[in-house]
Amino acid sequence: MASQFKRTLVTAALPYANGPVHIGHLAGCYLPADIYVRYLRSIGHDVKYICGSDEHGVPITIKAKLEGTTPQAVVDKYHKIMGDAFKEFGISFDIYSRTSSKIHHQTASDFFKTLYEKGSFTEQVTEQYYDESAQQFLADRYIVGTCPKCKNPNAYGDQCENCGSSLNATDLIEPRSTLSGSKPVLKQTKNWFLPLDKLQPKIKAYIEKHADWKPNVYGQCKSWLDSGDGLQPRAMTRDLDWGVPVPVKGADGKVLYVWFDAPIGYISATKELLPDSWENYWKKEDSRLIHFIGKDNIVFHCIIFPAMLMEHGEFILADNVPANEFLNLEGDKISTSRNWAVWLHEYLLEFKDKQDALRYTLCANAPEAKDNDFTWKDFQTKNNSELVAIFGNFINRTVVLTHKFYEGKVPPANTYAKEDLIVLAELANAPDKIAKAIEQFKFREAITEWMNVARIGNKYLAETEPWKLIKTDEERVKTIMNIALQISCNLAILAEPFLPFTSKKLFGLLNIVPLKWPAAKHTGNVAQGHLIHKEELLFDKIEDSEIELQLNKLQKSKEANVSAKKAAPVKPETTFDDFVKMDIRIATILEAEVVPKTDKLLKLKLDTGVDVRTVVSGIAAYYKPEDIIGQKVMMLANLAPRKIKGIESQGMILMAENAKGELSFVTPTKTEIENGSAVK
RNA sequence: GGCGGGGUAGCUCAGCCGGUUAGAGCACAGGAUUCAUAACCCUGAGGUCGGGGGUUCGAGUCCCCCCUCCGCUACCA
Repeated sequence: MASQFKRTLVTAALPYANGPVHIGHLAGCYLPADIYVRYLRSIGHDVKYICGSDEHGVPITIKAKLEGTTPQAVVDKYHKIMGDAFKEFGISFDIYSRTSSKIHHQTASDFFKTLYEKGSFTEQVTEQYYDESAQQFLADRYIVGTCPKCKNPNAYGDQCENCGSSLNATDLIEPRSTLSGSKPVLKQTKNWFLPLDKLQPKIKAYIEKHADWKPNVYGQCKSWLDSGDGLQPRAMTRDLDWGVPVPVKGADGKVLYVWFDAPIGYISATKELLPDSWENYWKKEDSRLIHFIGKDNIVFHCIIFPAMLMEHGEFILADNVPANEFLNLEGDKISTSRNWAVWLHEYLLEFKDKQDALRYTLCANAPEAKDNDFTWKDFQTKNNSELVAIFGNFINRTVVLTHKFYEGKVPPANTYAKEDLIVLAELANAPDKIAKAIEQFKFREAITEWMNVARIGNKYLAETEPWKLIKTDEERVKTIMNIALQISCNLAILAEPFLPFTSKKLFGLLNIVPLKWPAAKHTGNVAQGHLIHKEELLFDKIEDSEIELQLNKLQKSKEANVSAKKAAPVKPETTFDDFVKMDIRIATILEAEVVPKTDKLLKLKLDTGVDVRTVVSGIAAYYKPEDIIGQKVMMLANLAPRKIKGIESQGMILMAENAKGELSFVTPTKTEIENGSAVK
């Protein structure tokens, strides 16, 4: 452990309280952080593990509206589900707090006030949609309208869920407020911005001091800093009524931006945990701050939060931000809305007392350097071929033999043979090897090294064959079994950060009060004559039927998604007069080329029957230029021209689009329909 | 298109400040064994290290170009 630090504060990303926790969350940050923290505790280092629910922000208010309840009720529900599941899974937070708490509101409010008084913010007036009947500004998610791209009439102000485009609220055609259904108006509003552009040099210096961070993290930060315009000012307040009120005069109806408020949650939770000594962890140079997060949070933890802390001035900055990539599930992205996930609270019910099987799999297959895939088959294999067959089996044979030969009493070690000394040396060496990997955040490597200790044990038994030797050399067997028991004990010690439930169970089996990490450097932790308990299996095999059950469950959510993908609802009624305003006609593509520096755009030359004109169309993903020369298409000919990537597009090709967003030309089926023929 | 991270045995990954015959686990094949949840132990097979150039006495490891996967970002009238 880096000796210049007297204490360590570990945070894990605050999970958002609008849904339960799934395996992706666990593998991303909660489990690695938990292993790290348990290890630090075991070596006697002063460490606190901080987390809590992130309970503000627009999606929660939307969810409340959908469910006909209050935001507070929503967060209460999920705060409990998440907190309980974490606890049962052995995630050993020192505190699991929440951002709707009083202490957090106070802390976040004070923090903002400090920056405000220091003049850290710039004020900017922008135009936002405002609902006059509800008398409030509308967050993007509170505005729906027709998507300008796919014409889905129910697109949100930030994104169209039909075609996946990201939008600005002002892009929507016929916007309406979800609060009242009325048409919102644009109105000026003032918000406070953190001028990241001005802070860029300081942030850059901070990041560059940490070139030793994981490549994905450091690279991502550099990417933000070095990209074209560099960092941009970012609004730290929002027009919303759910969150921490902005503590400034004239800021009625405004709250702190959820990403301003959430990381301060780490501070408030520490305060709540340690009312008298929290500042030791946040304000002393000999304290170390580490944020465990998923890759989607890198910018907030490496750039925005440090910038906030720098501006404040009293706090230390993160010494490391070990972010993991994403975990996929059976080849597909984990998705809450598509119910493509393994939910922790469900796992805990369906695999009772098998927390460590999942902990083992998620750690051994953690997405440390790249996205990884979780498959149930792999889970089964890791459980059956590694936990059961290697580790569990070693413990079991040792315990069985001890009872068989000595009625459960630990025999004395006599004279060590050469092979014994080799094994003992390897055993004594293991803690440092594992520790080194953990300290470098290489948890996969760490757990592999741990499993290797069990392999050493199995090999040792296979080579010394005590079950044979007992007939010819009883004294020698005593030494061998003593060593096997020492290995078992040290395995229990070293297992604790990874498999806390198993560690506890194994200590119980050995009838030993749990020991701490430094003891594992010694090879005489089990005393001669000590009585151990009767054998008891540490792990059960996981049967094919259990795996099939899970796969079926996933299959069902896949089917549910397909059937849910019905066609978009019919748009509001229109008139024939409006329809005939559209000049839709048949045209033929004469030329086609990819627009340089774009992925989706083709520049087309069309024969419309009356003229030849240029149209830019976003179809490059579906058609190659050389394949569509001569293609007859439908086009909207009297659409106002518009410049796209510097090219004037004089019309629009009409495309059919399916639920996946795939496009197809709509073509007349009879060849005698010539260019210029009207579509009506 | 820009930026970042990947592309190494059937699968999951390590190695990447260049240096002997490219590693591990799982899966597979053969053998040995019976203390053990048909588990353990040994042996083996399996890779032109995404492709192509270059630098070097020597490159998976450095440089250039290209292909491909993931993320952010631009573009879909």
